Amino acid sequence: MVRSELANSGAAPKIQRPTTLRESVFEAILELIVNGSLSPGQHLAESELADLLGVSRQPVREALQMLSGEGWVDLRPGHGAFVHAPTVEEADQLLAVRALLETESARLAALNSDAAGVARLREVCSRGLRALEADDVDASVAANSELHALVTELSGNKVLAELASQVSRRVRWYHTPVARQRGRASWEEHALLIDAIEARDEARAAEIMREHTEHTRASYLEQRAAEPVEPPAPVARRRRPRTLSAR
Amino acid sequence: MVRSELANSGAAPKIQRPTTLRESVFEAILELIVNGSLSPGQHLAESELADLLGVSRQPVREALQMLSGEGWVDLRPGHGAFVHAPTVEEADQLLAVRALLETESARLAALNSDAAGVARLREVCSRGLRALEADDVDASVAANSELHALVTELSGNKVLAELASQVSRRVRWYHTPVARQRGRASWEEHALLIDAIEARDEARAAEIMREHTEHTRASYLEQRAAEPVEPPAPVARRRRPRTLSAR
DNA sequence: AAACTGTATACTGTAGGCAGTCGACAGCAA
DNA sequence: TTGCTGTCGACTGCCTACAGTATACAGTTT
Repeated sequence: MVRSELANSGAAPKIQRPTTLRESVFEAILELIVNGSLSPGQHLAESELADLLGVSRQPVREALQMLSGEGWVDLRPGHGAFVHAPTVEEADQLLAVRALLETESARLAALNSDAAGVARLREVCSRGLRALEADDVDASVAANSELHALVTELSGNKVLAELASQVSRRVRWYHTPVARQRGRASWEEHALLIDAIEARDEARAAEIMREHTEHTRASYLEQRAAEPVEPPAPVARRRRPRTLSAR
Repeated sequence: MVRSELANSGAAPKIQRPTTLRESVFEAILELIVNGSLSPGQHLAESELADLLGVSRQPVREALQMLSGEGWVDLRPGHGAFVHAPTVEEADQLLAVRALLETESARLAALNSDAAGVARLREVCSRGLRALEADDVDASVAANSELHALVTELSGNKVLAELASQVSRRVRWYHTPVARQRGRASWEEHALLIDAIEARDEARAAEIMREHTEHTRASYLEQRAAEPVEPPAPVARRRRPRTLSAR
């Protein structure tokens, strides 16, 4: 029974539904945080953000709570939101958790992935290598995230993938400012990882991923040791300046 | 330099700060979900909950968003909140993630814990056994959660502990309705685990915890297979009934 | 009779506003 | 001068209100 001709016209463009304001605000503030316009420890006044983004306080509040849920800002009741200031210890712990999640993802991916999945992995990998050779850091970093996300997806465990994705985003934020992308070595490890997944060698895939993420962790700690800045974060609610310094 | 005599009077009772309304509402709704007053798939109208709890819609909205962040409800933009209806597959994946997180926690706990930590573990363990022998299911379940939480805490990795705690809460919700507490065997495994932690045997601690959590997972799947209910959840926003049926 | 269209209704998303509370500064006392 | 206390300003938490939108039902057309 054909209810409607429209149903057959395939190609569902899924028109751009005007997403909720709180989500747009969420993205906007997140962008301000990761690109450094808002520095760690800084107090985020709802009304300032609302003015800045041209919306009312309500969507800003809701966005801030979403950000708090993912660990980007700290919400002190009665005091408002502060950009989360990660300690070295916390960053290290986060990197450890990431290593754990991604190692398991790699193991499961080796068990579950098929030829199509491996092909997608190879595609991203070669894209990353090209970006590396073109000295396109942004593209290289993006490909790196994409590859890791793909591995978690291929693990077949959606819960695991979701968790890993959240953790990775935070890791990226903590990590990028101090450590440059590790470059070629990193992509060679990726290639080995894909080989292991293709060969269905779960133990090897897990081992490679563990070493890979531990390398990243080590390089982070190294960078941190060399540059033990850790600015004490002049928190405190300032009074006078009314404008939100975009630095 | 003694600034104030008060500072020396020890014993800081930390008076009960009136927590924010959104947190109370969060707890209240969560309670309604876990105790089954709100069934999976059910639509949660903000105004109904607001009336029910005697607050305005604002704190309810914020609570619902917190719940969504932890996976308790699904938030469909423009449609409102629905109690999350876990599939068997998702529950299994969640149990797998829990096994992963707790295994690592046990390993780290074996590396890091001290005598005081082990003593606390033993205390909770004996409490659990007593509850078991007194047939006090609630107390036994509570002690079980407490023990696992303690292990994650002793791992020394706060990020890991936080994640594990979230995952555990959801597991408990999925799990309790179908599977009875595994009882004595479970507590014997706990005792072995504590021995391994005390002996600083990270490999053994990890292995015991893995088996322990996998047992739980297996018993879950067994129960599910025996009772493949999976109610199709008559979702849909109903119109007529104005009252929030407490089932 | 079946399908489409119009209308009513309830609910969400957003805005604006008010009261309570926290922090900072200035004035006062020791 | 040093420490305490009162006042002021700003911001958060919450409430109320309004506009937009999705759904169900009824009416209409073929």
